Amino acid sequence: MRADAQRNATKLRAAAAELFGERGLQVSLKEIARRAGVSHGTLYNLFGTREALIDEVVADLAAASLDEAAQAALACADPWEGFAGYVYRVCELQAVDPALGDVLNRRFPDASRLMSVCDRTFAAAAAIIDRAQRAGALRTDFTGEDLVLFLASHAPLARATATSQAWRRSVAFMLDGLRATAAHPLPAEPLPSDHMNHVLAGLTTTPRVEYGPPTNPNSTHN
Amino acid sequence: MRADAQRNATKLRAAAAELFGERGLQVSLKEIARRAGVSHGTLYNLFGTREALIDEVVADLAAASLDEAAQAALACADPWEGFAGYVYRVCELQAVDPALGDVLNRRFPDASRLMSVCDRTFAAAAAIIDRAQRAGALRTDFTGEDLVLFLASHAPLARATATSQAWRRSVAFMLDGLRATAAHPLPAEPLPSDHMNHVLAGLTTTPRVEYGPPTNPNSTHN
DNA sequence: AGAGAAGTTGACCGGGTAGTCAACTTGGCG
DNA sequence: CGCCAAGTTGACTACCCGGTCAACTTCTCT
Repeated sequence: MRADAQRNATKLRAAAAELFGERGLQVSLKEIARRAGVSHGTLYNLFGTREALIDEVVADLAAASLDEAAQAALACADPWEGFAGYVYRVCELQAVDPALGDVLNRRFPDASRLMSVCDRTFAAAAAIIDRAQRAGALRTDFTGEDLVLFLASHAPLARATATSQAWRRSVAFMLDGLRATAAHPLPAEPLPSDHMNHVLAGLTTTPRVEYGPPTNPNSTHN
Repeated sequence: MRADAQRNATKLRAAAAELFGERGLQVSLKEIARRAGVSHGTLYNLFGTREALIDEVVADLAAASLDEAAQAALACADPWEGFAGYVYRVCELQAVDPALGDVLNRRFPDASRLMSVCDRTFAAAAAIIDRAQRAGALRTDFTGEDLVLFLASHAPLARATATSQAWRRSVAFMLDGLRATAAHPLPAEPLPSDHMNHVLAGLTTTPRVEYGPPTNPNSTHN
């Protein structure tokens, strides 16, 4: 890669990081190019697709935040405090950084590094849940899928109430309902994990006729 | 109004009701006109703005559903069951009818009848909450604003999991946390009610630079 | 320095949205 | 039955979006 291309890629990554952090992962690619001060053609030339750009820009940051949160949760002496703190921490990340909110809400199947971050996070969450359940603190009918759905549906609220922190109340209510001592029988089965992707996709996008990419016949990329 | 105009208005109302119910209140006006089999110019001529159309088409239906739910809640002998049933019922309405979900999420300040439905619903919810709190069943630190935020942020989940009804679990967890017996101290103050509109606006729309209508210099309407 | 490869650019395509308005059609009254 | 106001139409403006590519510039190697 030529030196000027390298420079442009850096500028684009920086602009993307800024805009993703300000407005989420759905910002227009042309706007990213505009902010970076290069033509949008260059963006397409260097990254090919939005997902490739997201993967390069967001994956590491997301991994760092989420892994650290999981780490802290498991390191916590009290399994319930670990679990509760984890939920608060993740919601806080979503409130502060729209990009991170989108990582857990939207699906980016072609962003392989990001997807592995998601998988790792899901596994960590399962471990945190399991630990709290074994300690008898967390109700045993709560599943990892329930947590993912809660976090995903809660992200927009966290973002919208970031300054007032009103989202903390909502999390607190939910957590009070998740203690083993508060448990009452549940009215429905957990979401089958193979439905998760479909549901998450439907959470953020308004489904048109079915669900498919908007009209992307072929791409040169790279 | 001439007979043919009357007929077209009826067709447009019907088409709007269909599409609002299928895909929510943000469907393109041209698409509504297309389904009604008239030119979009006619839609603008007869209704002027999207909000006017929404107000005519959705207000009554929303009022009927929401009032009936509130009615049933207050008629319930057990105040807690009334409250819990109300939450389930409203979420069910949101799951089944995207238009109704949008009524509680989005803001339509120019749809006066709809706004009055919202006001009435909020008042009814406050009464339902109050009754359950006086009975000692619902925790006293739960406010009407908390309920509105919960319902608003929960609507997309309800819609996305309408078939599996997985949203019922999420509601159940929350309700278990709302019982007076489950209450633990809250980590944040309730959202000031004058912030509600701003927060609700931010919940569904991705804020650009500030918050304002997208570029609507002037309109002839009616 | 020169030439060829690598990279950049912005006009352009096809699609979408909201909204306007001159030219046309039609309902319905006298 | 004829006329005219009322109503309808679709081309038009002005914006977005993602994506492509021929023509141009610039880097870098010999």
